Amino acid sequence: MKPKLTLKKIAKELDVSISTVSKALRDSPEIGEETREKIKAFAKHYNYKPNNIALSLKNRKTKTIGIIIPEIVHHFFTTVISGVEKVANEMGYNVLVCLSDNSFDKEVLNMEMLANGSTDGFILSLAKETMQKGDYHHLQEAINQGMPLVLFDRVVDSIACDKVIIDDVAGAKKAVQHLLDVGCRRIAMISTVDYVSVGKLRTKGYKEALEENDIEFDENLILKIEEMEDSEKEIEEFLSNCEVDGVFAVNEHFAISAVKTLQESGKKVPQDVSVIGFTDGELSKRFIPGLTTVSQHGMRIGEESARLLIEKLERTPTEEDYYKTIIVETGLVVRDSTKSKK
Amino acid sequence: MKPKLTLKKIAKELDVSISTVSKALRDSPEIGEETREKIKAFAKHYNYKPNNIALSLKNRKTKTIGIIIPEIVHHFFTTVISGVEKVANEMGYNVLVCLSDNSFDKEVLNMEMLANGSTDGFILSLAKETMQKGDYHHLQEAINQGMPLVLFDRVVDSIACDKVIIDDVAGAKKAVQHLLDVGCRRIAMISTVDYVSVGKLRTKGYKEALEENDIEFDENLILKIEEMEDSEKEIEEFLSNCEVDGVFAVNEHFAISAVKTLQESGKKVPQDVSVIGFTDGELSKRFIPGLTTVSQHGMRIGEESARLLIEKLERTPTEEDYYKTIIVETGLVVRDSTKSKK
DNA sequence: TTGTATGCGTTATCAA
DNA sequence: TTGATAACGCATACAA
Repeated sequence: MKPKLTLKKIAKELDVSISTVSKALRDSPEIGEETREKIKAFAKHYNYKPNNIALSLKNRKTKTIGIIIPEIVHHFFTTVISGVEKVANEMGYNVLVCLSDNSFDKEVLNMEMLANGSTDGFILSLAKETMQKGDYHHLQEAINQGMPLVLFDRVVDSIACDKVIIDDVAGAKKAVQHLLDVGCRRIAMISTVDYVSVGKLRTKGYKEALEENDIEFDENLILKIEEMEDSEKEIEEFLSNCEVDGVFAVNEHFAISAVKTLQESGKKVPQDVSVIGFTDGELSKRFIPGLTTVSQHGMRIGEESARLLIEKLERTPTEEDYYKTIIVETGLVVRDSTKSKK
Repeated sequence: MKPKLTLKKIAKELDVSISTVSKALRDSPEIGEETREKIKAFAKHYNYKPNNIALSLKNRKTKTIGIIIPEIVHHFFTTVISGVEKVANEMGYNVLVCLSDNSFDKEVLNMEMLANGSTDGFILSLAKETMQKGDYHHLQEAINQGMPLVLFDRVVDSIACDKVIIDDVAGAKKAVQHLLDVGCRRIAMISTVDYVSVGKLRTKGYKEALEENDIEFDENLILKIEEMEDSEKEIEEFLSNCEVDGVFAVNEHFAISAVKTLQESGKKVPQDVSVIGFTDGELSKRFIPGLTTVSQHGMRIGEESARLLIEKLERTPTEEDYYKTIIVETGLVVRDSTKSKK
């Protein structure tokens, strides 16, 4: 086992000083042509690479960004990681991934862990529990310490920072409007609990769409699910107790459970009931019938988040501080789970 | 914005030396009760946390482990990340995630990036291109530099390091045996190209199962897919050109494409053709019909990998070097896509 | 009981 | 043109 080459070792080997080696490798004109070439040749031959940690300490920059996501079952979040990773790597950054498991404590712990020098900034989607508690001191603290923060998907208004979201209200409206367009009149919604920002917003969009089409809103047609775990059973119970011709679900898992339940109870999708989901993932794509969804472009969200964060990181500190909210367009991917009933 | 607290600042504030502060915070008996308490109280009040980077430089340990995976579309890999992350966090480690996108160059680049001090060791599943080229110098280099390496899933014999795999041959055999048990006689296999270790091994298992049941092996019943991209079309063409009553696919995507194609051509699954997949992910679980699969326990693979790596990292260097290969048991999850034809 | 000096690997400043 | 020195934040052997 040969330990890593350092400036010191090169210096010793070539019988020059450390600073000479450092300068030569950075092509400083201070160093004479001959010595410079000699040093560079040596370094190249033995494949010298500067130590990132030392650089981090010196520059007070780690060139890594931390991303904390609530859960990994949702394909959406993994595509966001993918987008972040892509942009980050292009810009010479590494990506530290942490999972909060939707737990407030784990989220705080993760942030503390990374805030002590491991990362230059954060990209984060809030844990369910955090939104429920409404306790965001850890976010504010990071910002106060000069660590930029980008929130995506599950964000909160009260924190001033960059944000990347989709227009959840408009997306939901689009979904419900589509159901109305294909002839649905009694449309159920399967949502998450209200304290999750996206759940609330999508519910708003649902209501607005109904309103605009002069359809009465019925509280009983909304199911709010707390835990992914029990979702299947809850959906089954819910749907067996209400007569509907359309279902709007806030994620693919719920949508698929809905289809399953409906089929098992003898209804046909889309002939009897149309079902639309949110977040266009593998599940929607591969499912039979192919699931009509509002596409959420996780990849793009990740890319935008990373760009935003890196921009802030590389900005000269004198520039004025202001925050952007980027809204990534949603699309409507029509597949086989919704169909005109005429 | 208040910059981070350092030992230096505390020392200055309390008018003691840096080392006194350092020792006091580490509960050294060298320091007098009174000063110690004073310093600790101060540190606690202002929430002092040592700088990870400085610690890394000092200890020549980063307490982070790097994981490089080939692609993130497969739910399997994300569950592995999840498992790694879990164990790592429990042991006080961070996780750096990189994607190789199945590209040899990106894999090498990622490793070089992380090897310069960013990580203490690697957990890695080989890129397709890497296996095709058979060029593993970057792995050997990392090992030579004293960075432990754990390979999982897509591994290679010629590199001496810890490995976490499943018994692919046995898993495949199990799958095919199940198809035989439910009465299938002409069983197609949808695999990956041979240079991907798991593709080769699972093909072996397929053959062995047939042999043991005195069924003739037919080369034409095997489809080898190179790119995920074109898989759907290839599978469609393949299945429309051969009459089978069972299909064994090496991942869920292929399995689902098979079901889709079969159904579109008027065949019923499982009544006419039984289909079994590999890797028990969301797709298999949620699909209709529920997909029978060989379960691969990505979470466990991740956990074992992390444990193995950390064990090596924390071992005293004098201990003898030896490598383990952990084989994680596969299971058979029977759902609705396979059914007895009696 | 406390403080000084040194080093981890770099780079930047300044002196030779 | 080159080299010595200090600094980034921390820990520790050793000196006071």
